Amino acid sequence: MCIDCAEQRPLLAHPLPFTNVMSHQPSSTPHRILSAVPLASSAQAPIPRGGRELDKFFKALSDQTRRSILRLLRHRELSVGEIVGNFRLSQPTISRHLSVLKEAQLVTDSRSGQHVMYRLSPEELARGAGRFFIHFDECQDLLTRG
Amino acid sequence: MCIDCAEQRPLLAHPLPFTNVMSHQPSSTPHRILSAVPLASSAQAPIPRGGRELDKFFKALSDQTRRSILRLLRHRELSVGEIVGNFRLSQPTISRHLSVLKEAQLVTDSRSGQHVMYRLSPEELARGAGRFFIHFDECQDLLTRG
DNA sequence: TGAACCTCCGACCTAGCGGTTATGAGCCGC
DNA sequence: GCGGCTCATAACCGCTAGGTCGGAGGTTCA
Repeated sequence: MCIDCAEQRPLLAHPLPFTNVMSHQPSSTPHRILSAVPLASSAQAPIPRGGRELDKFFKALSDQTRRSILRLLRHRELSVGEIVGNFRLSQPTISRHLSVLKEAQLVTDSRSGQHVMYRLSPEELARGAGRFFIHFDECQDLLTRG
Repeated sequence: MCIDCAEQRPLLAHPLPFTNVMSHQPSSTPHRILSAVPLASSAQAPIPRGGRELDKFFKALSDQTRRSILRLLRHRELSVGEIVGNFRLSQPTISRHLSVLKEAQLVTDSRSGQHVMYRLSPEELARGAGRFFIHFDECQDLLTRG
C-alpha cells in the first residue's frame, strides 16, 4: 500500500530500513504536490493511509501512566499485580491502560499460572515511530545521523 | 537535568546524538532498579522528568487532523486559510488545532501582512521523539541502525 | 468441589477533547 | 477612518477518556 495515494503502480522500497511502508516516490520527491490555493470543496482531507494504527499508537503514548508502564517494562516482563504496585491507581484502571497498550500492540501478554505477564514490543514502538517520521526528511536526518 | 532522578551529581552524555537529555548512568545500566514485589504504599508512580513536554508532544500527535496539518507543512509554510482549504473543517477548528501544535512547539508562526504563516519545526519533532525513545535501547537500535 | 487468589468486565461519574457558531482583534486598500 | 479580509477567542455541546467500585470469570490447590 502506497502511503501517499491509492494507486496500484509498482512500489519503491523506502530508504529508511525500520519500516515496511512504501511509496511510489522516493522521500525527497513528495508524491502529493500541494496547491497554493485552497482545494475545491470536493477535496478530501489529506488523511494518510494507516491513520487508524497511528491513532492507536500516539493515543496510547499520550498518557503519562501508560508511558510509565512502558518504562517499567523496559528490562523485564511484569505481572499486572507488580505493575499496579508501582502506582497509586486501582487494579482495574491499570488493567484498562494495559488493554490500550495491547490494542496498540506496544505490549504483549501471556498467562503464567494465576498471573498474566506483560512485556514490551520494542519493534512495534520503532515501527510506529518510523511509520510517522518517514514523512519528515529533516527528522529522519536528525534521528538517524544526529 | 537527569532523566532518571533529581540528583545533582555530574551527568554523563548519552550515547544517542539526537537529544540533549542526560543521565547519571549509561543507558544499558538503568538508574532505577525495579523490585519484583510491589513497592510500599509511599511509592511514587515512576513519572519521568519532562513528562509535561512529552504529554504535549504525544497529545498533539494523537489527532489525525493535526498529523495531516504537519504533513501539509512538510515542504513549505502555509497560511491558515490555505490549511483550512485542505480540510472540511471550519476555520476556528483548524485554528485551535494549530494552537495545540504551536503549544507543543511542533510548528512556529509569524505574521505576514494579513496572513499568519505556519511552518514545521522538524528539530522539535526529532527532539520529542528522541526524549522518549531514549528509554528503549532496542528501539534505539532499530531506529538508528535499522 | 470449594476456597482463595488474580485479572478482567460492566456500570457509573467527571473532565477534557473536538466540533460548531458568533464575536472580537489586526492588517490592508480605498 | 471605514469596510473587508484574515485569524483568534469565547461560549456551547456531544462524545470519548480515564477514574472509581462491585462483581464475574479463570486458575491453583487442598
